[in-house]
Order: sequence, then structure tokens, then C-alpha cells
Amino acid sequence: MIMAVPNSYQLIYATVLQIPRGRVATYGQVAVLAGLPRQARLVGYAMHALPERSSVPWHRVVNAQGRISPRGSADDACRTQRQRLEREGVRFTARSVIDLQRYQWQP
DNA sequence: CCACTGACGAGTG
DNA sequence: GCACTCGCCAGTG
Repeated sequence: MIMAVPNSYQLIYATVLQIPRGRVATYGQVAVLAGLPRQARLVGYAMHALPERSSVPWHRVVNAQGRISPRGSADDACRTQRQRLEREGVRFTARSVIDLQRYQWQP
């Protein structure tokens, strides 16, 4: 049964799909680029709804502080995200922070 | 319909 | 830098 997939999700996914390898975007940034300003939360919701193995590079989306947003009790998902990013050349500081000045995607 | 939660963010003290 | 508040909005009970 179709669960009435919100159209906004498609806009969000289409935007995330544009983030190039080795770069990251923030939730708020994705929201704006998708034409949904101030709906960063919805972006997080959309990411949450994605299957782990998706064609959408969800791992390139981080929060405004350049950190990987913690999920309630799924630390392994966070590690997966970090691994994927590091494999693309994104460096983390000792405090697990990404230097947005350097890695944030600028369309 | 109401209350609460959540991969968020900006503002304030 | 930390703790809180408020704005946003879909999902859930």
C-alpha cells in the first residue's frame, strides 16, 4: 500500500543526490536548496526514512555544526556515515567535527 | 483534536 | 561553550 510519500521527500532526495563526492551539506542547506526553507527538520526526517542501502548519498548530510547528528540508539549508523565520508576524503577533527569551511558543498 | 517526539537550526543569556 | 526556547512539520498514540 502506498503510504502517500510526501512530495517534499522527493525534492529533498533530488537535492541530496547532487552533493558531490568528498563534500557535505547541512540539513538546513539541503532544505533551502530543495525549496523548503526552515524545514531542516523535515530533511532529517526524510533521511531517517531512507533504507540504509540507498542510491541517495545520505551520509553527506551533516548538521550545521559540522557534526554527524546522533540517532537515538543507532551508533553503528553513525560510524558507517563517518567511514563513508572518510573514504571520500573528508577529514574529522579530534572532536569528530568536519571543517565546513573546507568541505561544505557550494553549488 | 491534543500531546509528544525527532538524522534540525537560529537566537538568547 | 552550554542550556534553553521557539519555530517547523510529519508521524504516532
